[in-house]
Amino acid sequence: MKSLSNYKPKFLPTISTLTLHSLLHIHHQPHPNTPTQSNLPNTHLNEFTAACYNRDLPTAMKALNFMQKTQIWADSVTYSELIKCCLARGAVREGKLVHKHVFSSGYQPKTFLVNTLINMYVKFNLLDDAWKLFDEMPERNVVSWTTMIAAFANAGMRDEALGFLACSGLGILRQIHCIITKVGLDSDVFVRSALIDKYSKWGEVSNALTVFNEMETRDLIVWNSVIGAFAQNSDGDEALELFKRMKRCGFLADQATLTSVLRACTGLALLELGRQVHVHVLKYHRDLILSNALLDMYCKCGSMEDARFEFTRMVNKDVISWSTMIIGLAQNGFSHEAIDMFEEMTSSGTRPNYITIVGVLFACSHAGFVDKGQSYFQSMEKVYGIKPGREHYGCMVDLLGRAGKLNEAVELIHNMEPEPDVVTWRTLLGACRIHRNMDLAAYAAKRVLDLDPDDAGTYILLSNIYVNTHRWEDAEQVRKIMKGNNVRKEPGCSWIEVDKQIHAFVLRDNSHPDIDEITRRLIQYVQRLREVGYVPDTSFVLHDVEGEQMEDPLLYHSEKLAIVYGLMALTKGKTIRIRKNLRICGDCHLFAKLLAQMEGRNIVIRDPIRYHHFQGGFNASLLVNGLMVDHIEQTGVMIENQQKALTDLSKKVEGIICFSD
DNA sequence: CTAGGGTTAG
Repeated sequence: MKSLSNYKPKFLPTISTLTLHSLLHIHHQPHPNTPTQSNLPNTHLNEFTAACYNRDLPTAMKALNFMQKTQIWADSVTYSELIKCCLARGAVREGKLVHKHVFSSGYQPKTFLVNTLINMYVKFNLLDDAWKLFDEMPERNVVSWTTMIAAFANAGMRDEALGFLACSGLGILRQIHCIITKVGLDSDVFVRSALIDKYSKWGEVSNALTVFNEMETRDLIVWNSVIGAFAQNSDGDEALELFKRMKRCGFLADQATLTSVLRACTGLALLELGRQVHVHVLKYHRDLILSNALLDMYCKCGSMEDARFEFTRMVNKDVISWSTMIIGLAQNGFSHEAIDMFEEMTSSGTRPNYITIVGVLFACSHAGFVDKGQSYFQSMEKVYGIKPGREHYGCMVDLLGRAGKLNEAVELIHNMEPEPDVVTWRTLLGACRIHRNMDLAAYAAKRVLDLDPDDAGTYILLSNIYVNTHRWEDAEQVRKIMKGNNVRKEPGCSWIEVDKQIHAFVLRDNSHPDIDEITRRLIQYVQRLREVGYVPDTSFVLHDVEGEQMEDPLLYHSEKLAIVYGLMALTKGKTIRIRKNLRICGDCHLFAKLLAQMEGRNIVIRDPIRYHHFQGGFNASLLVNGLMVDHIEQTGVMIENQQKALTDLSKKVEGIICFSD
């Protein structure tokens, strides 16, 4: 038997090297020496039974000791109660004693009881023990299998940091799947939903869907598994599609369903749909996970008013509720409030975790709180016992970089304990662009491309930096390399929700039914803005390096089209909310800011990293020159995948969903 | 009455 709980990749057992033949056999012969349970009245047994059902662990263990000596056994259900009690208290030692007892003197516990023990070891993360029990049990049933599938598949996931492990973990899952089919357990709902869930945790959504589609009977949980699979793998469309199917089949959504539906809305920035789901969430208002998902939905849809309201209304808050708010505030540009929230959280006695600190540092980097950020960063390990990870370093690189302390940023990268990755170097590259540091930019870009040679954003960023510093030949060179490597840039795409429909706008795509009117108005708006001093920021013109030069490529950036469409189609006074697949460019940022003021409309644009709030009507005077340097963002950083943009596009005029249950 | 579903970052 190989070790699973201390496994190193090369020791990770594969099913075939283990006892494949024993797995394939389900034995049926009874155990030769199986004493029967005592029917005689016994004080210890009575005491034991009572203690188990009362969850009185010490008394139960004392009684168990006597039963052991007098060779008396209780019935399986009583033991399972005791094991539940051990699980709840994390009592590993006691659990092991129970295990020993039920196997002592040749007593052969029923399959039911062995399953309970296996599950106990799985939950204690003692996979060796779980595996040994499973391997040696004379008869396995569906429950034994379901338990082990979950155990194996989760085991491979514990060390995601080592990328190559991903293969072996997934490989094990595939082998288990194979064996399950051979043994004929694949018609079981439990086994299937475990498989679906495990495949989806490995990102193998299509396998999950296949397993699901092959099922003839489905219950609510298996629907939830598959909806959750897509929601968690950022395919909100498919999740909502499945949700509609589920409702057509007559199932009613429960907490888990709603959580996944909310997560789908979150991913797609569907605020209006999210609000409808909210109505159904009300009856589960005590459900913490669901409330957290609701909070996140409002944050990610850019409606901090709703998020704040829900947050103050929540009676129970955990680390995730607080972290969600901190990150939400930080991403939406409310950096001070995010930090206040963090202070409030710690003084209320909630311990921050890894992710909370990411949010705090993110807030600092956005607001330029260099000292504050550094002090949180330096104290996180001492005060909260959290070792800085890649994400924390990333925030610090951004913080120092934006503040112009590029050398310190580089030094930090060179000395950081986790290996810097693409994101780290790309962050540095972004900072180089802001401060026009050519040499460092070239260095950072090289590191990015070493790690990810297909990163179109980096080529574009690099060529833009060369253009900005008038190094035309170098810019040309980068374009050539990019072309040579056949790297294509993802087309910019923006989405806006109007009347429960999503409208998508893609650069150079004219398929929207109102595109002529939109373009006409866009030109008008640009004209009017120019009259009050708007000057398009041409440093972004060369983004579309491989296309033909249009007369004015900036004019047609997808978010501009979406904003204008929002002005046309949404009722006056309604906030225009847009989601983008790429980072917003400086020119569009300026355009949105000025237009929001001129038209007196609030505009919120969500890009893959941040949310940009533009207030309308506050300030009628336009401060064009000041704005040029304000908050310059860079397009071209590719976060979401290209396929998705195109799929979404094809669905742009399709109705979304109706709630009618 | 032992097994399967939902929340924060990247």
